[in-house]
Amino acid sequence: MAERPEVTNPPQQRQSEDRYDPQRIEEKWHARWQADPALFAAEPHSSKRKKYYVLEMLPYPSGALHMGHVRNYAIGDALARYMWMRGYNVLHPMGWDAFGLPAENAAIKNKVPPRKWTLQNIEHMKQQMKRLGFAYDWSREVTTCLPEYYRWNQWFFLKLYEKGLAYRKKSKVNWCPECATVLANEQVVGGMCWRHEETPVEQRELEQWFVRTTKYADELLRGLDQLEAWPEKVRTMQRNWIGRSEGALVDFKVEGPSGPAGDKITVFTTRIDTIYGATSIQLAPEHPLVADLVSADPDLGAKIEELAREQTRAREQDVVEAIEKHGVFTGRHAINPFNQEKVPIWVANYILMGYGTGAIMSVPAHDERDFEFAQKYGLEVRIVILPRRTGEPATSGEPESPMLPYTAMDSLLINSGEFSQLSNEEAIAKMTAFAEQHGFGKGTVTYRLKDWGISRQRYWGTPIPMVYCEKDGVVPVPEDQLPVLLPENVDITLQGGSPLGRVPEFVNAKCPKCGGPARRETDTMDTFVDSSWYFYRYTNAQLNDRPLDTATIDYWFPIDQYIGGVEHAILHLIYSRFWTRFMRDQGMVHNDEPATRLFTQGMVIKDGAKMSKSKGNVVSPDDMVAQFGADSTRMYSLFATSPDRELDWQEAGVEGVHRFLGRAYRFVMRHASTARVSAPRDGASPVSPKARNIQRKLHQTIRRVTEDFQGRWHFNTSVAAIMEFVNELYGAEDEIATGKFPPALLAEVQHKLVLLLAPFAPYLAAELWEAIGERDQLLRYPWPEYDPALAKEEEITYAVQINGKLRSHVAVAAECPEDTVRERVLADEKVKAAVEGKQIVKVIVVPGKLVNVVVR
RNA sequence: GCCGGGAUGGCGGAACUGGCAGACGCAGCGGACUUAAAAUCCGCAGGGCCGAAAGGCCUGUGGGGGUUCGAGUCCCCCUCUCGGCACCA
Repeated sequence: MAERPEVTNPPQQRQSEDRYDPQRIEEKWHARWQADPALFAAEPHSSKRKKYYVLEMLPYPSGALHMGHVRNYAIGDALARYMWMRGYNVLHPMGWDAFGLPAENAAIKNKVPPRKWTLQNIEHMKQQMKRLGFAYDWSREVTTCLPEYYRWNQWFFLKLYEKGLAYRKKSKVNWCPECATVLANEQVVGGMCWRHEETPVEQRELEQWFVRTTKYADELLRGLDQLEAWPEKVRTMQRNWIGRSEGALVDFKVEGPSGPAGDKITVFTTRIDTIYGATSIQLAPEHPLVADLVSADPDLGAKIEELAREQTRAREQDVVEAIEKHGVFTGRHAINPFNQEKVPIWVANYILMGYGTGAIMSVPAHDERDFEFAQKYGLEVRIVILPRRTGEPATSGEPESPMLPYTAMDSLLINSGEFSQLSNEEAIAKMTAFAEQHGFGKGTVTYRLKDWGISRQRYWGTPIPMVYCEKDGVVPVPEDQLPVLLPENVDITLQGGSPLGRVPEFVNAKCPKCGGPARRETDTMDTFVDSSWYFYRYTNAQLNDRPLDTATIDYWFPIDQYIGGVEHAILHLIYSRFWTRFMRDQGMVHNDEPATRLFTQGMVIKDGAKMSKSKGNVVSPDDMVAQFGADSTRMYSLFATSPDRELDWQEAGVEGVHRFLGRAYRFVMRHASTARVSAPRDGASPVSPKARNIQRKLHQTIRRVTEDFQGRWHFNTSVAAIMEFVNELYGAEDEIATGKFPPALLAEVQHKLVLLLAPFAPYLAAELWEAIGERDQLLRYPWPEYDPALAKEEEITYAVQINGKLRSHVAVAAECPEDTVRERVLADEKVKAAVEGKQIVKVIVVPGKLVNVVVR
């Protein structure tokens, strides 16, 4: 660094140096940063630098940022700035998840078109983000409600359709009467709508578009094992959601006359080894065979309808507890193919049509639910497995009567024909093979994960690019006719049916095949489609002939660090992982997963409750910025606790950070002229013990902050470390004032302090950087290195314990060998007094820390 | 019920692989500066007991046991709390 001529401050500026005035500083730099959009822009993918892609989940433009956003972005921004200073080519983009129902609700309430409402909100929130000083590359901004973006949703949809991964199906779907639209399974929470916690979801039969997420079920599951840098919690949640279970399908022949639904019942079981204990078949009330079986008896039909209603009610209960089990005997029987035994066929309210085949074999002795049911209705309980006693030959020993139901897998089969005496694992394998050989069953894998229903009967979303022709049926809109534009000036109500259906100009279309009259699809896509691939678009947001460029993506992907709320652990993150795999199989990308590292930050709460308008405990970021400045607001959100934990917002805490930034500001400003004239020399030899302390503390602080970035991300301790350092600097003011303190060291301290502050308090750092005479871009300036030798203590104070109780302290030179430490400790007056007349059993020396003298 | 977090001063939280519990900040108390206040700067501070003080002793990380020279940290049992899942055969 070259020496710089001293610049004398004009008097009016001098006055402002005493007081830390965030408004003045932040407005000044805000204006400068706005004038230079290239400042936070990523270099093109031809860059020779190593890339780093840090991404925060894009917000829904609801109107204004809340503290949860601020926290999320403060974490990402600190990381982005740190990585810039580490020399990486950083991609740090931002965008808007701009389609969705709130815009329609606002339209109804305030008579503002959704588009206008959304774009206004975006404008406002973007200004908030800029005012908070987040360093985004706005040239890559993505807004999902604009045709430039959503046309590619349509394009992807056509590709999915082409590959058979998008299909249309009439099915029972989740319907929220409040939203007046269909919901995906992932959007139903405990039987309630995810947006209306009070509103039970109804089941409706509708023609819907589905995306075949189940095609990748197994890969999505296995992929989780590789995602070691994802929170275990998220991985577990996804595993449970995908819900893979291995088992077998077994056909039971129905005795007597058969109807249109066939003459057999296929059950799914994970415990084929217990099939000799099956004493009934249980069907879901909605099972297709039920109608056939009970057609003769209207009484039965009514009872079964009641069972179906009980299931629906159970789903609607908000205290989610299993309902009481009920069932009805159909009067019919089926044949167990293993032992040719006749078993009664029942219909029960605890059997779900949506899982497996909607039919089970009931084995009361070895299944909790079947046991409970059998007890109630007096069905036979037959034991076919027994606990295997350790060390005992499999064949001997009298059968110990197990506690029923006995479900463990550590047992042996009995009463199971040729399979008796096998272990569970062996039996499952052999019996599955047996069923396959004889053509009445096979091994199979079942998932809880269902295909993704993406049709929404709403206006404000991506139109599904399909038309229905009387002659040609379902016809996709050709690629070159995209986008299918979302019409404006649409009458939006929440009274049933897609609003687009009421726009004749939209609905009436020409069939792309025959040119004849056709009707357009009037449903729109679930907005989770938009967010399933937006992060790819950032790499090349301006492309207008393709959704993305593979070579660019190869450079930037996978995302190095993705940061967002845990509430997206299932929906968004499973869909994104699915989408990535689809794209990979089309050769569009070469990565399997979208993001290598995921971080889920904790919620922001206030007074022990989640911030919400209804509770009236919302703290507005704007108010905080106006009172304390953006730097203090951001830094507090990092300082209050570690980023993964819940954050209890305390305004006094923001004030405390504000005070600290003032201290840092005043220290640097007070000695800015020294920094400007003295070339800082790294590792300049200090002349006083105090100066040496400062130097050591400087290097220790750099180490602590750097390690927090590299490791645990406990930025609360990083900030604490910088605070300690500044406190230490105030302790050296006397020497600085008297000129005892080496100016070169002071200059070094000031430079590095500013660099350490840069990721957390970017405005203040920029101001101070300029004040100490630097003109280089702070963000491109290398992050300070620490010197372990300079960070090292010369003298160590050992804690001395007698029998584990702290009794004294003994200071020795750091290099002091263990034996000498021991001698010095035993020579200590307090130690001598404490061991007086006792026998020293042993002396434990923990190098650098503590000595424990054990006496008797 | 199952899975996963968490419980540390008046408050938010530190203590990373077992090694001085309470870093840092807030609130509090005392002092300096000031005509005064604010701001700022300096200092004290887990609780209890003894002492004029220096200091000393006891006690303390949700509860109960254990391992260890030594436990907030490891093991067993329990309580409370926050999330997620929940008749998935």
